[in-house]
Amino acid sequence: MSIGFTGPCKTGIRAMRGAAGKMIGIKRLAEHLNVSIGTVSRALNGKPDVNEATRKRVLEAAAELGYVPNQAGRALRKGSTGVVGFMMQTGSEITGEGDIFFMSVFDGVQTVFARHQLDLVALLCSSEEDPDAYLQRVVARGFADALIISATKRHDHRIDYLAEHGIPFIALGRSLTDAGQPWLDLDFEGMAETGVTRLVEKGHSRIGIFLPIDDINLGIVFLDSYRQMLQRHGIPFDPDMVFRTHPNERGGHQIAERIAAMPPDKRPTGFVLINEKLSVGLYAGLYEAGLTPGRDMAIIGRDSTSAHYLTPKLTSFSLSLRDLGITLAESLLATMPAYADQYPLGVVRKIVPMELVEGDSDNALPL
Amino acid sequence: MSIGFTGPCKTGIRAMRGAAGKMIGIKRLAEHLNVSIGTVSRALNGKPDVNEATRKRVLEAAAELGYVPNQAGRALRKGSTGVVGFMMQTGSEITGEGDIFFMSVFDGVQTVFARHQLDLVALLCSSEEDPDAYLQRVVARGFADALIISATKRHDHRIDYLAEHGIPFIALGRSLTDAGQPWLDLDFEGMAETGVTRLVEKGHSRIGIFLPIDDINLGIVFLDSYRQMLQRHGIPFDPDMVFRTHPNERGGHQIAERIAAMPPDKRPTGFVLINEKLSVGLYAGLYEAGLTPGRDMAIIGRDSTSAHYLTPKLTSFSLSLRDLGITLAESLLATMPAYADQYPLGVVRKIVPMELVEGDSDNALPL
DNA sequence: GCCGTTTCCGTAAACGTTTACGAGGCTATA
DNA sequence: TATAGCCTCGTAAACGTTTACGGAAACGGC
Repeated sequence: MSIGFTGPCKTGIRAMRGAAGKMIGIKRLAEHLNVSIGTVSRALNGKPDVNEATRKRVLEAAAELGYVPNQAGRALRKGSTGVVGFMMQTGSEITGEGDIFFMSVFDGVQTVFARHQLDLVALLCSSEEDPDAYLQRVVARGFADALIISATKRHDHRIDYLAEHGIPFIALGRSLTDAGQPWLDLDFEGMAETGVTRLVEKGHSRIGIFLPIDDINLGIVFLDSYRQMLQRHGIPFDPDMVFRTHPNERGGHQIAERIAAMPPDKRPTGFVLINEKLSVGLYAGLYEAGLTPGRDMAIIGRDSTSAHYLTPKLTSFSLSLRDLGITLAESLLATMPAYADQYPLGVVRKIVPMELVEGDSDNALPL
Repeated sequence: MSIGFTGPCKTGIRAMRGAAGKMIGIKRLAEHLNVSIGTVSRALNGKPDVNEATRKRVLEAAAELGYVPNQAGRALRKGSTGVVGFMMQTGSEITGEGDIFFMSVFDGVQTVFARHQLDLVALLCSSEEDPDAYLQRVVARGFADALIISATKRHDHRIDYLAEHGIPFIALGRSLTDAGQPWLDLDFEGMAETGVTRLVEKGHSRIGIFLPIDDINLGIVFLDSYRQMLQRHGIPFDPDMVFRTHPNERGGHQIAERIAAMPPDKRPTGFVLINEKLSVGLYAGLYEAGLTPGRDMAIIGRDSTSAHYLTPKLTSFSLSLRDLGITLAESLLATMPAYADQYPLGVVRKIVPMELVEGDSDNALPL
């Protein structure tokens, strides 16, 4: 581009190290200290074969001059980036998980990673790009050492790919593609058991549930458990009690509309909602249809920031998302040989329990 | 660690290129084609001095063998990463911006970046880490070529740092630290003008607003415009109408509690809420206090997924977050000389208008 | 005072890419 | 045919870091 200029094009951040001359590399740091770059590197990286006095000198100079190792150089040489990617798809209403959800999980992950100088970045896959292709691109480029994937589909090619290539990863959510890979998931079985039983004991027999319309693996195990619980309580399974939609507010609203359109004696009288956003839309839809949650319909949902402010108070399953993030991080590190000394090596496949917080939304009596 | 093993430690993704041998580099690609690596690189990067026949051969082989350029090597040599970071703080209830908010903005940014082979990652600053220090670390390490920062504080050191070091960036949100830097912000002045005028015309004179308790630069200009509008309508400014809290659901709830504790003739009779989450908590709090939004209190808020399902329907200011992301990306590229041919170079400082969507929440009449 | 050991540090190669430079072959013109 | 110019490609350096290796100095034991 620029005429008469030799060497790599310097724009953006590179300019800091180059023309602007602000940023300092290990080389300048070394000649400032009158030692070799090898010594500086060893001193900074805590290698044993360096005099404590010089190490101190190096560390002080590094701090003073604001030296920070260059990511590209380090990654190129070490073959690892020190970065873990959390893949998520942007613009996606389909995942149904909100950002407070992720932000809280992230925070938990970070607290663990901070102890190991690991950085967490969110790898944002555009809604216009194929997630599988995106993942492969990101992995091949060497963006991260390890990955956390969420919104797992029923058959998730990402899992195949990561397992096949030996990339450390953990999935937030189970998948049928699972052949011994690590995952963490919420206790949907427990939700079904506790939720359905609770409603049955209140006399309900027409208990509605939600099922995702997309291929994401949310609700498969829930459906199974739901059917088992019905069977245990001697209630026949009724396909009309299963509502397929997107797991978000709009989906909840649609469910309400569909319910309102059913003859009253065919409607579900209770609901166990697997997802945290559905209840918000369901409440609104019911009110619009002249039905009152907690009076005309018993609802058990999932806790979330916005669900927390529903009226009547939602009876919901709750868990600490921050703790979920911590467990997630620890489980991921357990798959990485480099951390075997601190996190016993092994494949973690854990179901995270949830706690039922009683509200007033499930007080409705069956017709 | 491993005894008798020379060369860099191979774990994680590096193992793919090394021991596992799955991943192919430019070297193997070159010897597979019987040409030099220089030619391969030129062919792939669309340089002119390469025979079209060989270029075709190279591209085909690259596609067939699944060659993807290594991020570290490329970044090291080019001095640019091809990555733009969107910095955000995890676990933060304080930013007040919700999930769908960012995911939608991200999606808009991506659509622009996709045209330029730019990748967007979210740089997640832990709530336990100082944002300024995090930013400097991330910049110095060379994580990204450019940055988008949000949740700008009133005096935001990040802006100083980025400007001082010549890093391309754009801020989502204004800041007083602003000395000619690019930013995008929502039209809070317009909100105040339209919102306050609307309530005044309905006869309200005690109009409440929210102000953030933290140092984030949300609401400063709003407060100014609010006071100007009061003055224009001949209404004296009443400090008791300004409610300081966190800009989230809980904050809205607290506002409701404070309102309920006020003597009825001192309460605000209308509210213009700058933030999208406040209304959710405010609604809930008002209901709990026996007050009905839209009947006992006129409310104008900001649109969001969850606010969309409030009853009565929230009269709100709305905008396309995806478009906001697109504008954000284009404005950022306009600050980068490398894209001067496509996005005319210049500092963009733009106020994004919002549209008032009428609901029923502002129908309440003043006492 | 010699030798073995330890401690510390400098040297240089390597990671995967991009790119300036130059060399060779070809075409075209004189 | 010689020369100038273009097209194509190979060579090698460079980016910033880590690390294996070897060497120098210091030290202790005989």
